[in-house]
Amino acid sequence: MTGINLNKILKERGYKFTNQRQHVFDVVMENDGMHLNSQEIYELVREKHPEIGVATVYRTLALLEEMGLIYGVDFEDGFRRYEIVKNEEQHRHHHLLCIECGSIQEVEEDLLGSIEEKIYQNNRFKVINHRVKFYGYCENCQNK
Amino acid sequence: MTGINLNKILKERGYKFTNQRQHVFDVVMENDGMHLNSQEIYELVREKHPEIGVATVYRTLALLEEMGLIYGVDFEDGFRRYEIVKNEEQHRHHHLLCIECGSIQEVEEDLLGSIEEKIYQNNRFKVINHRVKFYGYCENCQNK
DNA sequence: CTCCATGCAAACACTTTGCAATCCG
DNA sequence: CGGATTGCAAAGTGTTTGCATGGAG
Repeated sequence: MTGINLNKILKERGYKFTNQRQHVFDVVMENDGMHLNSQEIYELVREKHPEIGVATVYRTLALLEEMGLIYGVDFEDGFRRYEIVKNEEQHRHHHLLCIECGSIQEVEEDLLGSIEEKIYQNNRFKVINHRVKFYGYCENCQNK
Repeated sequence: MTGINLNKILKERGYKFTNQRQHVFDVVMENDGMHLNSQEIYELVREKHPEIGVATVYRTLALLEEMGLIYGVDFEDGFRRYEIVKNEEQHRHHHLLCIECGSIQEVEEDLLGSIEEKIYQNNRFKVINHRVKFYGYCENCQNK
């Protein structure tokens, strides 16, 4: 069910297919929902493919992001974290960050449609995408 | 109308008042809405007070943020940017970022109240604060 | 007079870049 | 084969830290 043919996608865009690119993509795919940062991705790729260099990982992540296969999120913790872009997603989904335990949940989006309309009316600003993070207490941490 | 007595606030929290801290705070105050990053703040302080060191500026910004007088926003451009916290604000306000010209507008908040309720019902997550960024085209850039 | 705060430079952490070697097509 | 891609190490970037000096209370 991985379904995504990276080879094909790369070729279509005029890029070459390499094993390194596949390895990086695999790690991000396999860790869906983990919000790995670049270093973590580098280390995971390295476990299986110790010859890969940091630079390649960074370059590949940038390439995959540019191609729209993954995207970077910034949780303001000093790391750039990456997620797979799901085909169904129009907009990006949102995140719930627990300020007690640091856990990150994802929450489906399309809650903001009416707000974007309001923004267009008030500010004449045409929203294309948004990034929303909610900070608070997850279920577990509320019961302490 | 600057009104804020930094000296008093620092003392209350057990910190010492210094001119450097005042200078840094002044620059952030005077450039309300500019979303200055730390480097820019450092340079602006330096114009009037060339003896100040980078470290002091960073330490002061962190201190001011911890005291709730300013807060940092991350526009994913690699810089931490700071804003004055207005007393009236419960939550932080939102930003509209133009992906064409890079302009940043602010938009008042309290649009998300109903969403936070929905999140509590769906995810049992108690939202305390949120950060919202809308990406799109500002009025000017739509007319091109 | 006692620490806290400062300035400086060195250290850091993450990321990017230059370049020769390598691999894809 | 020829140009894109890689790996390495060096260079960048923004930020933080260690430490002696200086200043607030």
